[in-house]
Amino acid sequence: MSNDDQNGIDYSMLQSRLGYKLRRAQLVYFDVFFEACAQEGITPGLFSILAIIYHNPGLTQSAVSTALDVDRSAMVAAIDKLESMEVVERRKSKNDRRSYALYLTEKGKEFTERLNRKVSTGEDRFDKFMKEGEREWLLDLLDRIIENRKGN
Amino acid sequence: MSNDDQNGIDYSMLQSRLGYKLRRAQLVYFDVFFEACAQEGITPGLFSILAIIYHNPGLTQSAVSTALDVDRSAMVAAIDKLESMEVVERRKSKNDRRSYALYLTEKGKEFTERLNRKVSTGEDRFDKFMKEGEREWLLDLLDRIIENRKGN
DNA sequence: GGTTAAATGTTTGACTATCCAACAATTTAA
DNA sequence: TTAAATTGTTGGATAGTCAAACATTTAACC
Repeated sequence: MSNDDQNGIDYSMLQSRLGYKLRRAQLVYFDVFFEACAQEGITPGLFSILAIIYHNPGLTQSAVSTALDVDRSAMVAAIDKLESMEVVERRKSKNDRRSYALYLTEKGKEFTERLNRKVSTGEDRFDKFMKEGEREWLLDLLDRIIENRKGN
Repeated sequence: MSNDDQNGIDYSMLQSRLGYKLRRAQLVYFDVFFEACAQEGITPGLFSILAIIYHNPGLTQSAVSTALDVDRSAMVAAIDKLESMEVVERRKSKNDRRSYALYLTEKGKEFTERLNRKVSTGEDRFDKFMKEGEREWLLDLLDRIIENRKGN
């Protein structure tokens, strides 16, 4: 068996590195996303925010940031942009005057659904390289990795 | 079945998004790498460069950049740093006076091998969440995804 | 009830990664 | 021999991430 690619480069040391392979594969799916949503003016990060708010209306910015595991300071510009696109709106929370409750506008709901369909069909392109049930298996394995990141 | 995590957040729309899961899983392995190599003053990107040169001594900067699918302008600072760490050296190419041939120093070889062992054992931590043969299966599936990024 | 501690959104700055366009020197192709 | 392509490099633009600080507001506590 060979560790060379078509250019004759030996990848031995990276061949079994899951970190490297995951990164490369993630970049492939990033391209898929970009190809599907570039004209919508959206990024993967913004899509994940929309996806969270879609199923969890009324969440605060901090709640969304912890749900997606990003710093809450990064939410400011993101929500600003989504608000300028008129797909998300900040509503003043009644019981906590520090925070906002985030909601999708009607336009935002349709936008998110359309985006989800486009990304979904974009990802489907890779199903042909997977055997029966492999996609579900991959999702499950990735979940196991993600959930066990902290403890030993 | 529930799409909620422990915080009661509904992840429905991201639950089956391979792009999202791959990103999260990749971040987990990035942490593994960082935990294993932070004190060595190295990043995942620099490690991948060392890994390529280790098995392919004499490559030019451009060859390494195409092997790793990064812009060749990004190699300059990277090789500068690796040279300052005295693990890589640029040698003037005889047949092409434009380019350098890259080699690991003796220190660089030991450094790369030690790094590889540390990353490898770091990744082993996640084997306990995998069934027999799942790791090899995952690597194979990721390869299929990566190799088929371009064509349809 | 009054003081202390914590949370929220925000701004700012630093840092990194990535990409693209240019450029001089050099090699290759026509 | 002239034109086109390649190599390393620089600089600028962009985006993502992170930490520290701040005012406002809420929660905890004795």
